[in-house]
Amino acid sequence: MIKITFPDKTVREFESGIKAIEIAESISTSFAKKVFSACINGAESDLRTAISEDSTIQFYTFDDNEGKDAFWHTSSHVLAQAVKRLYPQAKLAIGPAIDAGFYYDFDVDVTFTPEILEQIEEEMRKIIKENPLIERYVLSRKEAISKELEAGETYKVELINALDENAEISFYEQGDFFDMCTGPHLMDLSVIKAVKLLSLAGAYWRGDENNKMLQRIYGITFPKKAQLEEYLEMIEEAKKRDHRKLGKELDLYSLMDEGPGFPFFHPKGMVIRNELENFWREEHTKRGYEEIKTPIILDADMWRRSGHWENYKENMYFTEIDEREFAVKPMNCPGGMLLYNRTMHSYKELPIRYAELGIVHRHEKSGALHGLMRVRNFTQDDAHIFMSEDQIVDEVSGVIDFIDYVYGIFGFEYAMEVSTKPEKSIGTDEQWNLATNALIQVLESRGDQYKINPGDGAFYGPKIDFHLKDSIGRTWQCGTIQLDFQMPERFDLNYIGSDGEKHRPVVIHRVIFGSIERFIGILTEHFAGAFPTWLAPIQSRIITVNEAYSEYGQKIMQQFKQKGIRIELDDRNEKLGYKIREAQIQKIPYMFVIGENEQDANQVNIRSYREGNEGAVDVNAALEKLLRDIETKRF
RNA sequence: GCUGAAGUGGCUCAGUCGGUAGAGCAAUUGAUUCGUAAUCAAUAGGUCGGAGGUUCGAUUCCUCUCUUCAGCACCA
Repeated sequence: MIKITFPDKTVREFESGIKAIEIAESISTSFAKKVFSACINGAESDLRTAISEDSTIQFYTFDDNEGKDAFWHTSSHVLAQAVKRLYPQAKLAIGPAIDAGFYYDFDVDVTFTPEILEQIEEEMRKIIKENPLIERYVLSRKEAISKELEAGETYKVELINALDENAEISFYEQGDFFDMCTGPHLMDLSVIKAVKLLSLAGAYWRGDENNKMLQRIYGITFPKKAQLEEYLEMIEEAKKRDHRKLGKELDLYSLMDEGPGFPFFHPKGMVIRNELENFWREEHTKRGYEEIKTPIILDADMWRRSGHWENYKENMYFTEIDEREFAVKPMNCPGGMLLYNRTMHSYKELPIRYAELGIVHRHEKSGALHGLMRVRNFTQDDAHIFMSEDQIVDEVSGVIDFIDYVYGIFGFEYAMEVSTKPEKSIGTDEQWNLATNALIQVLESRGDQYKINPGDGAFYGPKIDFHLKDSIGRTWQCGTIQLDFQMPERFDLNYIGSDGEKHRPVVIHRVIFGSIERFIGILTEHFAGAFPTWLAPIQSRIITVNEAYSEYGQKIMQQFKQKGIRIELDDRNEKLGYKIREAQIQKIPYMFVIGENEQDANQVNIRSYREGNEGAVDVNAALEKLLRDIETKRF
């Protein structure tokens, strides 16, 4: 028997094996029937998904995470079933639901092509149409292994072997296909109304690069066709926002074959960069930071002392001259340490906050490179705070406030994660606990939301990471606050306490933008290339109606330039519409159209990128409007 | 690094089942003087990513290599 709890709390029992559609037909309560039918048919109701778990059926909506998870996980079974029908020799690995959709990994002797993908998709639709009865049963570990062995599913056997001795494994069977799955699971495939296989990729078995690479198929399904269309449109929109595309179109930055992972900044990209750096400097000065600059190349022995050589030598660039080995810095910290150590410090000087826009080089693996988001040469907006232990809480909290302020300027949402001790690390457990607890304590006392990310800390200490979301929902780690007891030890840093004795300072390593390059990439996507006025490479363009007003345009341009506005004059012999179109494509925040009317009244006609034609105003009023925009960093 | 795909004028792309390539936009020049997202015309621009091989002949076929893209793995 299966027990069904309806959304109106009524409970009824049915013979196991009954089809969802038959249940719907046998329900007497009109409300329950209505809701249940809606689930089955994927109709108006929010409750589109009926899922069987154990012998109880529970209702989820596609909008809650569990419902979505079940929906996509079941879809992955349909994908696997389709592949097994077309390629019976294919071995199944794993097929989970992910943030958007699902995937399944296969080990097959044929290489999947886009054409094959279409055939598989077609087969999936066929299976959904057949709507086989979905049954759930539980096997012991031993039974499960023999079942999978019999089916030749060696990957599944490996998975089961890794489970607990007494584990009970639930299986879901749909027609000629079965697969293990903890559930919940759809009990009726007919709710799947839209199917799309999205891409093909290679993926290592169990995520280990020493293992065989399997073929992964990504897909997505929805209870409504319109949702699929919406989703595909969203992907299209995200593509339009891609910083690599916009970087090229807006002439901001580029990558060349001559320098893989070494970005070139064009004059316009450089404007954005400089504005960000100016802002950065101002804000650091306000908060008691002092700016430093340390060398890009330092003696290789120093990198052995810092521990970087041992942990990251395969990702570092080296050079030798006069029979002396040097390393190109992959981080700024040792330079900061050396600078701290040039002189004796008193507890009265602490905290000392050294900020550095440091250029670092890391030999990222070729496949990791991604536009400006992952490069081999980038600038960290670094800072090292040297302090006594009793200053940890205040300083960490101050940095969190700082980061929150900066992200707020751009309107970014972010999430915080505390990363704990990794496998490769230096220092004692005691020090790690002390440092990790200090970070958690700060977050707790502030009442901030955070997640623990076990084993993801730096080799010298735990950290709080700040993750920003980009336009297609990918998150990028930008800010980080790392608490370090190790470098002070390795570099023998000291300060003299009030007791006249030497003490070991604690160091905070932190970045806000993370990498300036990456941050610009994220900003480009976030604003879809339409930067707020203070960042816009060209802030305004004067457009003449015809050549008769060039002189007037020149006059206004000079006036704006005097105030530091980045302004251009387009007095080309072209139609107004043509010139506006060009300015619009270049996403210039303000256009000032001038013709006879404006010249006579000493006005400009403002057209903004976002709002369109805003009408004529006095030249001075337009100038003030722009200055106000820049001042407030409004967008 | 791994699996798969792709590299053709500044950009977006077409094309050649092997006979050294085209379009649109951009650029340049000329005409047009036209008030809120494309005026018309002409001109110029490419040894088809690079190296090697097969061939009478390679941008096209083969091998290697570089770069990019989608993932995976990695990310101090």
